Amino acid sequence: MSEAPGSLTSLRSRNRLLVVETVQRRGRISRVGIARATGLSRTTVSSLVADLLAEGVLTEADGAGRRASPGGGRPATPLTLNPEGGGVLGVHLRHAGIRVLFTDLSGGVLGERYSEIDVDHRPDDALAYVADTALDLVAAVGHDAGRVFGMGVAVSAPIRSRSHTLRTSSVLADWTGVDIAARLGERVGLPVHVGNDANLGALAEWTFGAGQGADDLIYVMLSDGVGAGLILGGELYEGATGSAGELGHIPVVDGGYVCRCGNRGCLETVVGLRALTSAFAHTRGPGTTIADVVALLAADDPGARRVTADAGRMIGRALVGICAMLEPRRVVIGGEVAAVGRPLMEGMREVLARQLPPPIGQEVTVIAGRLGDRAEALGAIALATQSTSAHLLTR
Amino acid sequence: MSEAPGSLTSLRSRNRLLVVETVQRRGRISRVGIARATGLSRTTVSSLVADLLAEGVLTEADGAGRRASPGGGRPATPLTLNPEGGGVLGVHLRHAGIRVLFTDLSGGVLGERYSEIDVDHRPDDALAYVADTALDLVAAVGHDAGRVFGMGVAVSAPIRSRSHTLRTSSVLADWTGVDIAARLGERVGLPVHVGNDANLGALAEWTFGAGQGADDLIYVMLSDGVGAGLILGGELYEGATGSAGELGHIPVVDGGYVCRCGNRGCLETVVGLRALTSAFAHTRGPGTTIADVVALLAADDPGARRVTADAGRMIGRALVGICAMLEPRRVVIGGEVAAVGRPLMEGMREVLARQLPPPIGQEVTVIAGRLGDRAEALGAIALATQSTSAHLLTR
DNA sequence: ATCATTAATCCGAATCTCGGACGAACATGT
DNA sequence: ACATGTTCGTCCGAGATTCGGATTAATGAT
Repeated sequence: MSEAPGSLTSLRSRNRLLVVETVQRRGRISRVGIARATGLSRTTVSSLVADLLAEGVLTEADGAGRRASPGGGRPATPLTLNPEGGGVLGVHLRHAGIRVLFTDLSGGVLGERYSEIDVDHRPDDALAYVADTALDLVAAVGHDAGRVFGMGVAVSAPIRSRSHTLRTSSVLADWTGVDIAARLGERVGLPVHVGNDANLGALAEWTFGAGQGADDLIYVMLSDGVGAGLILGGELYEGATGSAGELGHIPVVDGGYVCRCGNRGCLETVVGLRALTSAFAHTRGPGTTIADVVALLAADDPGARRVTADAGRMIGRALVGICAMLEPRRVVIGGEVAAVGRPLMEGMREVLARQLPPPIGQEVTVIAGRLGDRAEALGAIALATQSTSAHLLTR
Repeated sequence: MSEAPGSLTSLRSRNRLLVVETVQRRGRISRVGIARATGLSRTTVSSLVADLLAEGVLTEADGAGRRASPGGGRPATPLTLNPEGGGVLGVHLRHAGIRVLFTDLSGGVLGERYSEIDVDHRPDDALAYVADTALDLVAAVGHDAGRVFGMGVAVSAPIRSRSHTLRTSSVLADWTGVDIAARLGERVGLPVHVGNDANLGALAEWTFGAGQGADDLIYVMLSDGVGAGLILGGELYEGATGSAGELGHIPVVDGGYVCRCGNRGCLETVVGLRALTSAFAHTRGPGTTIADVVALLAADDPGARRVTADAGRMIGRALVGICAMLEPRRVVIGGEVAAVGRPLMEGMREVLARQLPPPIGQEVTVIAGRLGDRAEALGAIALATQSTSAHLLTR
């Protein structure tokens, strides 16, 4: 399966992957365009593209909006990823429920399922559900089961990308030590790749969403907890053991509330889902949900505005140091809480603009994610696509 | 000079570099050993080694302590980097002075010069001094000028590694826009590579010093200002424009002193060289130097101990967020102020242990750098060696 | 002295990329 | 309508590189 690291064939593999990624990113690009973008020769690109066409990974799109060059010349043949070329499965396992997504190679959604299954306990049940649903979904959309390239799984827990085994985690306690990739791989008969959900959210927004083109970005996932994913230098950065991105446990309030991590005043204690909604306990009752807050914001309620802006400022405080050190191009906000968007981001921008050293402060853009609830599952798909491109596609 | 990215020759280059790095790391390793370590075939390794021997980069060491296999067999020929194979020049440009270092390929120091020239103004003079001193130094140690592979330069300013041109900087104001690499390259007739000094300090400690083996580390440079360099995922991370690592301008004191960056309460305002020594203005007079503080510490002076421990705590505060996000293996302390070592690091450890979320808190080690004053210049040498391995050595 | 064992080299085969030549497809100007 | 210029894509041969197996070298054990 794996190739000799320095071999001739490995070179071709890398070049193949280069071509596929280029098409993925640019969409509708000609052979010559690929050659220019990659630095490979036309000949080589042609040869690689020929293979990829034969295997059904790419297609020649019809020459609808072709021409551009003023002086004429033979029109380019636009290439795209073949929508029917193959599908990829993406799964997001959260404590609140399970999302299973089925897309083509370019991230176009072919089918989706969501279920509010209790994931926390009973890993076996959850995995069984995922496997069944995935296979069912593929069949339901009438896709050839033989042309599914792989599956990616996003999990709300630190994960070692080597072993695919979950680390001890307070989020999904009963999952400690479970080898998700192996167990699922067995059931669905596909290569399975597992990653942390915040990291994969970052990967998704970078590949398909609001982070396109920004080679250094921070994805902030606001949900029950607060997580973050990092794209650094055009690569997903997971840290040595997969625990990178613990944004939620940065202390921001001296002597604040006790957090589930054992420390005090963590960001999570002041901007988590619960912290946000509980601010309305006095006025709107204890049952306030995030949807209620969104509604209040839409009605321009000053209290709601204040609370979310304050949350934004807190996030900003936690991010200042990181932005100073990493100098990211963009900060992308995702997760359910992202729905309270505008005032939250304004609070963040305010703090970042004021507290970052001048050159950096002007370079960081704070924007909302574009993929919504699906971000993490789409990231799992991006992961599977990448890994699969490197393996299966390769021969 | 530069090679096509996906070409056959580029593959060989990569393999060459692989071999050189393997020898650099393992020292005294046979061809077969390299093959096993790299995954390349014996044949390929032999061929690459033959080239490298011919070029004088490697040497066959004498077979002193050879044999190991019990059943006999032809003894392996140990290979090492050729100490006389070539030299590399490293320069550190700080406002306080200029250091020029000359080493062999494995970082062994062959010669050194230091001068307290005023670098801030008159870039021309400084560059002339560097060029003259460098050439002089090579001659003084009797090294063949033809076998100097390159020069690296560490500068106390943000720098775009592409353009080699300095960005606007409050540190070396008159240097804005100066193309150091081109100007020096012209004078010394060598390929010159330029980088930020904190970044290169990180590279140095990672390659030669206290950070060996830690693929994710943060190097903290304590000097007039406070800078940091990052090694992430086994690579130097410089950020998009070279401004990454602005540790000194992370706000740590609400409403603190005004910093030269324009904000208030930056880390630099409380742990910079001046901030540290000025704490002794009342007791020891305004002329207190860092050396005095070191002496006080050696004498176990409680005030000095307190001041440096407090500084350590402040640094810890600035680092908590970053460690939570990046999960580094090690934090290495360098720069002149590192001499006040122990209490400072204890202050840092205290804060980090207490404020980091549990799994990460236990994984981060805080240690002193091992390269002292030379770290940044040695990093420049590592940079030049790397870049040179990829270019010059390559053909 | 001979055998077994490991190291390094030699040789032919296979793979891969590249540059130049060539044909294809289109726009423009006469 | 036709020639011309331009860009796109393919074909072909040359050159570079890696690999596996056979061969030679060097040593310990029997």
